[in-house]
Amino acid sequence: MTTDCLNCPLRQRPVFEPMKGNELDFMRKFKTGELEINAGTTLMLEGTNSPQLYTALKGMGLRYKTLKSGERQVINFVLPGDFIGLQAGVMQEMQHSVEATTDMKLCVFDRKNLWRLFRDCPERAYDLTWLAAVEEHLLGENLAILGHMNGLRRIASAFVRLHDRGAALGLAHNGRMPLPYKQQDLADALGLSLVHTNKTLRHLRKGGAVRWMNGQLEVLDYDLLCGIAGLDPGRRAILRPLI
Amino acid sequence: MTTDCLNCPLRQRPVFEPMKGNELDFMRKFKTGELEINAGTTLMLEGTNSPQLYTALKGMGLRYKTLKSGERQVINFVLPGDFIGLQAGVMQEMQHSVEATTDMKLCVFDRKNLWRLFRDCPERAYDLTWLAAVEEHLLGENLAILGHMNGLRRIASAFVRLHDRGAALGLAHNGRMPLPYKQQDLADALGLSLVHTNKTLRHLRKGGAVRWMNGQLEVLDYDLLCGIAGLDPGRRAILRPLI
DNA sequence: CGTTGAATTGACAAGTTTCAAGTCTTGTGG
DNA sequence: CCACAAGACTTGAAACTTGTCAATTCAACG
Repeated sequence: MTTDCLNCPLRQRPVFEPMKGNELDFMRKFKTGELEINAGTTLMLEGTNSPQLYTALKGMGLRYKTLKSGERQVINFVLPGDFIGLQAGVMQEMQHSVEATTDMKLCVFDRKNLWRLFRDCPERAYDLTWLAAVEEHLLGENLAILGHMNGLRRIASAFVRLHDRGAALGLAHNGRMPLPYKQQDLADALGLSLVHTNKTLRHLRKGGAVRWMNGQLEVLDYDLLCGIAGLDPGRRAILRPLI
Repeated sequence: MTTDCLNCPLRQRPVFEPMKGNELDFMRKFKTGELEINAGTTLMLEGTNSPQLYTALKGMGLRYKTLKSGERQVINFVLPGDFIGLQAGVMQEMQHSVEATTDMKLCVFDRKNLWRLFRDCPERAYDLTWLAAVEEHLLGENLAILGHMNGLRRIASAFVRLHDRGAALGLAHNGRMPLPYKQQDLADALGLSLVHTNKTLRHLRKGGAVRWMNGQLEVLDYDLLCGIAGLDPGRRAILRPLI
């Protein structure tokens, strides 16, 4: 038995824009089921299309592009609440792949109903566009990070932002949250070599700002970490819709 | 007298998805006028909202973020056909600024009519989301470029992609097109220092692949340039809608 | 145990930034 | 018409950051 959208535990989180009555009704029809996948599963493959769209409910994953050289650029980390497959939905095909890092549970939608969403539920269509705009904003921030920060600041920024996302989802407690990625994943996200990432992690650990071991992130000194990252510790998360 | 959407010269370009009859009708009502601005004008400012949305018709501009340190990350180059202000439209405020590099002519829409677009013209709403997805794709590519390429390849990639965009818009002839930016703009887009950008440009010039002087880009050897950039010379532009 | 994948470390090479200075172009006012 | 100022572009040298190569350690697993 799948969870009814009515009781969706994610929706209650204050990061997500509340749904109006008819939106919720629509989503209950739009949702076609749930999917559980194992760690390591490729959910979407760059260059292909997918008959399904998803919202992550549990677990974590990665969006990435594979370059001609065989290298990998991690575009973003996938956490609960993230919508997956918008590109496949509106464009011809995915421009990046999505892979499950841990076991995941996903909410499943049919791509062929996407047009009905635009036609019958403009509120949800608006939210979908909003979500795309938020995504664009986040990528813009990533770009600025890669373009203007050295390794230390990049990693500090990544940790602050992951921690904030985790906190907004209720995954973080006292600065600790699960972060089940490999150093290579982080390196590929930040455009750093594995070796340099490793050495910088040690540096941060010795500095007492943050530790990341055995898939656990521990933010020991949030203000210090924000200081290294050049981020304002008081800034607010952007409100976004949940699809 | 402003141009009627019926005769919009941009719309004819094959890069843009053709509009269906009712879409065109809707756009004629949605458009509230045209705006001409001088080079140097800031069209949208990060952190503010704008009552208007635009589509660039003529001229070129820049989207950029200003970092706390005062540095600038150029997110993208604005060319004719680009939609400006989606973030302001759906989110609370712009997350980046937009500035005119040359004199520009823009098609103007009222932000307050955006909701009507979603309600009354789902086709256009769909296209707007599509556009956001394309934007996300482009940013993802930029990210991969910053993350994995050295200065030479970054600049080569930027030139190939600008050239292709220009060619699709009919701005390029025999590999030549206007590119009225400063070296500093390119450096800020690619996350390179001005000095290194300059030296790398000389390197490319000497190699005979491409020249960029006096606001003119001359692609002398497209295949060579693609080779440096690590791009496939035969790849196709992504079809996208025009708003 | 041996194997595998991940994390760690040191040494060196390469790429990039920073600093500092000089040139070229353009527009302006005397 | 010339002198000057401002902005963009160019260049060289030194310092620094980061990548690459090569080994080693560590933990999990059959």
